[in-house]
Amino acid sequence: MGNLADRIEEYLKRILEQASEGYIMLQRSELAGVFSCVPSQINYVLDTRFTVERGYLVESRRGGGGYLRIVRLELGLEGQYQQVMRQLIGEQLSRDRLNGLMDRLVNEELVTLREAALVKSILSGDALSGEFRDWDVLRARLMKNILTTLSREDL
Amino acid sequence: MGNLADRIEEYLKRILEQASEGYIMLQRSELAGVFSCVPSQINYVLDTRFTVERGYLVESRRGGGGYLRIVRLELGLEGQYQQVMRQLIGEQLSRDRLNGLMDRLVNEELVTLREAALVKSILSGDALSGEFRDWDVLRARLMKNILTTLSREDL
DNA sequence: AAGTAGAAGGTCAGGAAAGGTCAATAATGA
DNA sequence: TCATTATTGACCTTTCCTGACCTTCTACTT
Repeated sequence: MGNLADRIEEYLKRILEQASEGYIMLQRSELAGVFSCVPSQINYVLDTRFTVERGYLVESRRGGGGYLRIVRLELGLEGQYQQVMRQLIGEQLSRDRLNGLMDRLVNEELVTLREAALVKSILSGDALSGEFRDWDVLRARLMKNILTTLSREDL
Repeated sequence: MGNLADRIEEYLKRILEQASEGYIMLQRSELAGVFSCVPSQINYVLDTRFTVERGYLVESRRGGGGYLRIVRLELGLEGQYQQVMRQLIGEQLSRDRLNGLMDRLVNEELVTLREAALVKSILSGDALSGEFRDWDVLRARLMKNILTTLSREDL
């Protein structure tokens, strides 16, 4: 519990809690400086503690003026719904099931009609048939991605 | 946003916003002077931020009395933007260009932030890299598909 | 008209300033 | 013990910034 990774995790979660906009931005080397550790230790913490499964999204930019940006995902009621959805999807997702899921999300008013149409047009479009190895698997992976995006607190 | 390039970008966009003609004219060396940097830094900003995908056109003239002219490209409001977009997309569409295009659509208020995030998460997602033969070609096709969906009157 | 000096902007390579990755080692705990 | 988790450091990629050198244009001189 007293270990570095846990302390950094706690620190980040505390300031993330207070962030009204649902995200925080900071610099890796600076944070490493605060905890007197190597910068890659920050990556370790992000990789192990701030995963999508745990309700976080991490974006970054390199180069001069680079940054880390940690986004909170909704963990409330809707968030739990997302979790259920993820399990529903499983490893494969057929076209029909995708359409069903999107319709359901529209009914639940979690996505708009337009958003649903967008997703359907991409994931059920036949502009791609035959291009892939394993379209159902891919569709499932993309759908999880979509759900994650929809639950971002910064949008 | 502490870096120079971002500040110059912001500055240019701000005065472009206020320009009644839809374009601004200025001198490279002068602008460099304002930001106390070398003139080529201006080119860097123009090359990376004021691209056609993002809705800008840069013209210039050398020699005595030379200038830079940045033009804001308008997307015809009444669904005419479809043609322009299709042209811009072409046969292949890189991740960066996609992001530029989506940002522009958001700016023009043709799509919402959430919709843009959705599209980006699907089409730039790295969950897929390496799965396909020719991801850039596919991305272009999908993007055109999306445009069609967006122009549907029933949404 | 031709030539030329000076005043723009353009290009490109290299260095600096971020963050990313990976493998080796250390610490922890069942 | 020994398997998992944590920590470090060496090396990589991306983005930004600068400076040296190049090209184009105008104006002036002869």
